[in-house]
Amino acid sequence: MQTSTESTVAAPRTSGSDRLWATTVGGDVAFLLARANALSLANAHAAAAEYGLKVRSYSVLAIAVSDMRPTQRELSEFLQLDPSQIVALVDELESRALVRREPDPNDRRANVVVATDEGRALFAEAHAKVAGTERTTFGSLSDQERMTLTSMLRRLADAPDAPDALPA
Amino acid sequence: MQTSTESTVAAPRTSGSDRLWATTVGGDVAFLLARANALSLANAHAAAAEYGLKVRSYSVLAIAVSDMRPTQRELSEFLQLDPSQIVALVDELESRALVRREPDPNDRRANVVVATDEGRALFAEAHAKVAGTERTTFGSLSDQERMTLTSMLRRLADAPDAPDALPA
DNA sequence: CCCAGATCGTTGAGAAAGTCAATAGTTTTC
DNA sequence: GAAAACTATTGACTTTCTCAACGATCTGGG
Repeated sequence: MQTSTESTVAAPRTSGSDRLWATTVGGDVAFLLARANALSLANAHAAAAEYGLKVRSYSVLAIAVSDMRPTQRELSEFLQLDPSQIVALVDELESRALVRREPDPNDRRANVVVATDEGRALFAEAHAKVAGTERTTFGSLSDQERMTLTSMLRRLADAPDAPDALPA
Repeated sequence: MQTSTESTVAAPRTSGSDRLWATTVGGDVAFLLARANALSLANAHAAAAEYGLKVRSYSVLAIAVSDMRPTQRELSEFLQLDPSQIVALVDELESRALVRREPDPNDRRANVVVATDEGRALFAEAHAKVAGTERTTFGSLSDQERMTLTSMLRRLADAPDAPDALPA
């Protein structure tokens, strides 16, 4: 979202479109959620980019580093991405020698993704930076609030899928 | 996200990849935020789709209906979309006679987007449905909590952009 | 007044991301 | 042991993103 080259500038002060906050969508929780996410994503992305990573690859690397030896299908499910995207992601990380594909001992169809030492080293650095931007993104919240937010978001994640047929 | 034809089923119970929640990203606020947003988006999208709208077009329509006569540039800025995407969005809505482009009296370069009567009628229906899914998405939160969430998210939205050079 | 520079909407091209079907190899189930 | 289900991969295709260019218009300075 806009690569702040140097002078972000001029004076877009109160952006000029702020009056639109008074609209229906402006008060919408879902809309706010999307905005906050976009912001958070942009910040994290900028940080990860310094290490040649996108948020996606960063996430995959993070999981690999955790030594849980996930299969690609597990990654696909957990990250909610199409299996083919996982292939591309792992391909890229593997080509940079940050992770390795190892055969799953329990299932010869499956690969298990593990981090290399380089991967761990890079992740350590990247993680510090990314965690830093988290403090930037959520800086306007107190620690207490951030915990509240986290717990609420986690509950949303666990919530049931749209039941699709609810009594009108 | 998966068109629940009929038997969504079998037993994906505890998805099988839930163990990955124990990873670094699993506890990440930003990650939870992304997930919650994806969920919210999927639900809203499903609802809007019943009226031939996507979340994007729904948003534009919502703003048009509000009678604030936004220019396309204002839409672009507020929705954080490239101007060319606004063109496409408005083109589509206009082709369905839901909105009209009117010349901005103050600036002959600019168009102002206004809703037609059909647009208003359709939005009224769509809005009801979409607001309904919001109750689904955020159903696991009490009204009190939802308000807290809203206020926190709004504060995040107002937060400053990444300052880009923070002491390492 | 007039010109330079910025701004608005539009178009078009190219990259990135998302979606989906098909396939080889492997496991599961009966 | 054969059929059905599953994993990773590939390829095609659509949608979305990002950016540069352009005509028309507005703004500010000389």
